[in-house]
Amino acid sequence: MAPRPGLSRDLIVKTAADLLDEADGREVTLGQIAAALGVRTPSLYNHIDGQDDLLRGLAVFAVRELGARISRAAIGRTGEDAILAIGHAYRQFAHERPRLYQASLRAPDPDHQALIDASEEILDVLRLVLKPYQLSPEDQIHAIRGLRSLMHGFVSLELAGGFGLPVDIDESYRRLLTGFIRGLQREGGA
Amino acid sequence: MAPRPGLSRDLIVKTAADLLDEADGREVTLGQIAAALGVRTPSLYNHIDGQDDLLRGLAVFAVRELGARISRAAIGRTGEDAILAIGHAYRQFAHERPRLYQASLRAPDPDHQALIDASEEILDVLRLVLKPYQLSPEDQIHAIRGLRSLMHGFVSLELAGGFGLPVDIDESYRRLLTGFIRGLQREGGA
DNA sequence: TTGCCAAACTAATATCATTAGTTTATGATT
DNA sequence: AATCATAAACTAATGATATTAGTTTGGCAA
Repeated sequence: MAPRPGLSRDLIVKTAADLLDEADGREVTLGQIAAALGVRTPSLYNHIDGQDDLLRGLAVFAVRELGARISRAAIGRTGEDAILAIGHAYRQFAHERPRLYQASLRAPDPDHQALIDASEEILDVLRLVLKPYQLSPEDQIHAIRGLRSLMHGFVSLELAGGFGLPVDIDESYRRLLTGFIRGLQREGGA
Repeated sequence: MAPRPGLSRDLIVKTAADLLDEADGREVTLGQIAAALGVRTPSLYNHIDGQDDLLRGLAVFAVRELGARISRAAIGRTGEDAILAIGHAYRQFAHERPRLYQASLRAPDPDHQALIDASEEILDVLRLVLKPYQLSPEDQIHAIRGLRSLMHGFVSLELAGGFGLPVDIDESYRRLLTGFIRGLQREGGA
């Protein structure tokens, strides 16, 4: 039922993701992906529906990887400890695979179900670590938005070269996170 | 000394910026810019040095516009009031011109002097509104990085469609900012 | 063994950015 | 006022890329 099982959507996306952070150019081309797979460019179209579809796939791939990492980081930790660990894992992922990290937000269609599903794992983890602060359902949503904004904004500016001055960047990030956490403690009960 | 004064680097950049947020495609092409200026594509090369140079120009243009807006917003205000006004202006700019806002961080060369100069105006404003909190020079840098991260992270996720739930987004942003400000008050003296 | 069908291929097209080389308008010079 | 030099705009050509059309082929099912 599956002749010539060389290619598949997942393999193409994974190959593209691998190329993403080694390629020198601004974009990974379908030609590069095909070459890495030992195949001609049009063959990719049997499995993906053009560039936009590839971008969607990459976004899902990236969000899954990010989710896996922060889940792992949170294991066995609670409260401030857990949030800092997640923040660290988040930033580390962005450092290790900057282009893949950026791809996580470059999906042409953010409402695509697969992407929403993948994001759900991240949200689950965040909800879990916020539990001790006993926020109301609405406060929890505000807090999650805030935490994601912090992490994304910081690493995003950092990757864009936005922090020029010779002052410890790790320390800036640590302060940003701890400041946010203290704000939670004030707000909730913990 | 300047024959046929039709085109100029500034005009090209401005035209590109205008096209940015009306174009439907993913990118603004040199052909679209040339057409909008009533000129053939290669003519642009007399004034800009290819796409990368255009991106640099767009980044500078965007940062200047952003800087002008937040400066204006801060006039006549101090402390929490000023910071909230800046945050509002920042987010409003991103809403009004989302692609131009994104271009402010897409420069191929973040160390380019013109871009650094343009960013300096933003930093000046932020330094000014943080003055009442009497932070040490180093604390001030951490605070500026934090504030920029907050604002950029939030609007960036918002633009990417990252906030799905039907909970008031304005409120999330307001809380994020006020939480940060309260952290400053704890840290500094004010 | 045969036939079907998806998967991979070749060939062709359209859109871009970019470079080379030509023409021309305009300010400067005689 | 006439001419010249030069930068600005042009046409033409090239190379890279995504995408589509149409052909070939390999592997599973009957």
